Amino acid sequence: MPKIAEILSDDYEGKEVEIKGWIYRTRSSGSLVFVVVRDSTGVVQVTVNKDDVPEKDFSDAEKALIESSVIAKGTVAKDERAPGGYEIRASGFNVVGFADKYPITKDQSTELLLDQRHLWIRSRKMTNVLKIRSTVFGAIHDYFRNNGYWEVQAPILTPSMVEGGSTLFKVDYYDKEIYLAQSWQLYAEAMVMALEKIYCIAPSFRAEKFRTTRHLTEYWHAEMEIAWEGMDECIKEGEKLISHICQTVAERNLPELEALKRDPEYLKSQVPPFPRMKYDEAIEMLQKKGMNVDWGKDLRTLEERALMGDFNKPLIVTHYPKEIMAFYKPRDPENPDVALCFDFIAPEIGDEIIGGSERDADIKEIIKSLEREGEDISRYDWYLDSRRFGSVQHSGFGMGIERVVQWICGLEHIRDAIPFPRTVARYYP
RNA sequence: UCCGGUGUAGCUCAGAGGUAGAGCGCUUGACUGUUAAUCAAGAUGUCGCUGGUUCGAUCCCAGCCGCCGGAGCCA
Repeated sequence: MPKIAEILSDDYEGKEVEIKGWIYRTRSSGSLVFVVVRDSTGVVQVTVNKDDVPEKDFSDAEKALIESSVIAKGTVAKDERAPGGYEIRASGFNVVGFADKYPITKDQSTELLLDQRHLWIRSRKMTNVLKIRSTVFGAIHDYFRNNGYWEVQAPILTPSMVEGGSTLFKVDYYDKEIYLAQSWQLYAEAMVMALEKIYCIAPSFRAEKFRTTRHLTEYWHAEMEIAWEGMDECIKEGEKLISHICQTVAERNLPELEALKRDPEYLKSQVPPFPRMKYDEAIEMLQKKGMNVDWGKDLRTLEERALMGDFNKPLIVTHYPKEIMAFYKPRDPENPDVALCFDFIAPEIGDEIIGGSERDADIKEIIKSLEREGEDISRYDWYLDSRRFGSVQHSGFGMGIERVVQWICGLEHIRDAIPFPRTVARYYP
């Protein structure tokens, strides 16, 4: 049996069809009931005429509220009065499951939609986004698998940190305190010595207390690590990955992009090289714009957005000050004040979608940095072995998948890029 | 954590020191072309919580809590 999207064409005009779906809108007008039915592909109007269906079918059609599940049989007719231009004139209308009064109505608040998230994911907006999200995940796998990477997983329950202790979720592990992973990176640095080119898609957890339109406490992280390569090669991989994702979505999600009012040409234009600047240049540029920024501090959201200016591709900022960077980012041999690291800042949302670096090969530097951050070195001993047993140059990056989906879909808030968002204030449903 | 806003019917909101309102939704009825229709009738409340002022507080005051937006941090 055809899905609803297929029915909306001349091919089916005059044909008998059966559709399965859920009531999207319903109106009754005497002995005629108009039921708009949705399935995962679209919506179509079904007209139920009292004279054309069994009596029970008609009274059920009159009674059934929004989101009742139904199976309708009938003939497809072209009719300008129907939304979408086609409708099904019912010969049978079977209500599979009567719905309670639907809590989501015309008047909606953000909070209501979040409380009713399990129902709101049925909405057109959410299903469009979720379809694009699915393409994005698939495109990430395609890219890495087609380019010689092995997919390999790291534990979620971990004894050590990557990005700082205050942002760790603590877990009671048989009366011992361990943490939810913030990144697979430390394990990746061990595994890359075995498999050389690796990647992973996994959830990462950050217990940051920040409420913004671009933070989740649980988000999906696509990470890669390559041996024998430095920062430049890593950046190129990031550009190619982003480009591949955009091309794939532009190819496969035209109806969804249209519904979200996103131009596929914009996605197609996302091809390497992306604009690049060093942190030094960024600071200079910001100062010229009259912003009060000093060398040595991380760029804030405000500044990242100011930098984006008129760029319509991600902006790559490199060589941030070493002092403010995580312990595994190495000093630039040509300028010891800065690290061999980079961020991709997305246009429009003006926010980091990729962060990466070369990894420090100097075990003494790593230990020094960890000590400065007040870490217990013994918890990192296994990690330091990657430097003790045949260390080689290696690099990697992490991409926040929801931020990419947010950018591609043009979403105001990152929480709509994931079906059940977890933020500081929300863990239900 | 800081700054700003907000909390009243199922939902979106208005309201005033004297025991509560609209629209939508829901129920009932009418309607054979509706477009989250229209018309008529009906049901629906811990006015966020605690305390204070007052003859009387949902309204004024204090504290607390929830939520929303922004900032810091980061992907």
